[in-house]
Amino acid sequence: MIKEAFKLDNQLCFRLYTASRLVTQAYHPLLSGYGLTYPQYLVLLVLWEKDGQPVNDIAKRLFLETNTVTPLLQRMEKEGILLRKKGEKDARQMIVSLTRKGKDLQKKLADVPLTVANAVVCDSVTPDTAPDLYRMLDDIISKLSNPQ
Amino acid sequence: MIKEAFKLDNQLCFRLYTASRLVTQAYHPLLSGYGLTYPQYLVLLVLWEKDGQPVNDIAKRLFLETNTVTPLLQRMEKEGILLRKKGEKDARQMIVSLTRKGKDLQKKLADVPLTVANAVVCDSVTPDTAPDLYRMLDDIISKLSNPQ
DNA sequence: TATATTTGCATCGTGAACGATATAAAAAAT
DNA sequence: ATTTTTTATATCGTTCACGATGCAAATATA
Repeated sequence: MIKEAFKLDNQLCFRLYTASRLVTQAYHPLLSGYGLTYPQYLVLLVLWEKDGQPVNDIAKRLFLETNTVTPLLQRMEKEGILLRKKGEKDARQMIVSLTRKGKDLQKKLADVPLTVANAVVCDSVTPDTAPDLYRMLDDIISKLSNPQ
Repeated sequence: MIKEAFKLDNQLCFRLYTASRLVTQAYHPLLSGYGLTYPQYLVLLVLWEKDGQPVNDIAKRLFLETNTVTPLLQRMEKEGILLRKKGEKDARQMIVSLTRKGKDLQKKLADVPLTVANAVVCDSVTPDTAPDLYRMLDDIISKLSNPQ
């Protein structure tokens, strides 16, 4: 007999992993028309909030390492969505800023958040209960992202 | 001013994506000593529940496509964790079964579930509240994985 | 000021994910 | 019994994630 703890149905991480992949897939048809992937969309969200950030700030905001973000930004630069240029007061930094094209994408993607929200709404996840879910996920993220 | 819906802090998917990555990272030190990745660990969970399954059943159980699972299984076969052999009554199927090594890993990984659970427990996620979180994630998974 | 350490970013290698496509076997339709 | 369609798996190409490592600029220390 298999131990209870080993049952897939008892695993939180598996649920997070699966839900994350499936919700990301829900973004796909909304983004692919603009040549965007979901991680690239996240970069846009960060830059729409505050344009002209160094790579490190973007990475930290997304809880990613720079070795993940750098190639992502390079691909987006090649697509003409953003620009990367050396920092003036600190030559180690690469300051990332949106091009016209990158800024214009915000209007074009205006209904993405609501569309995905509607696709996800279900019995136990509604505008009322979502904050509870957010709080739990934020707590997990906070606990695991802060050293010790 | 940025629209509220575009704020990263309002996005469910970003939380799922981040929480999933961070919890998966929590597995890493527990698995890497045995040469396992988290997705490979998931395959083991599936096969420990029921040995000798075709690729398709494993994929469905994990909500993955066979083009993700096949290379995963091939790598695990190369590591001597499992065997793949053509189905006898249906020659299209590949039946995946654990080797001695794959079966023995279950004992060696016996304390992984509890270790990770302890790493994740926080104010809003406890043995008491976890079922609420499970229900919400299961609902999202159910809604997004069922056609329509 | 010379040296050591830290920081910011990049490169490299490996293993997922996943869309698109291919191939052979089985099942269904004609 | 052919032909068509479906099913099960595999291959290919691209884009993440991420550990390990490298390098140059900035900072701290001697």
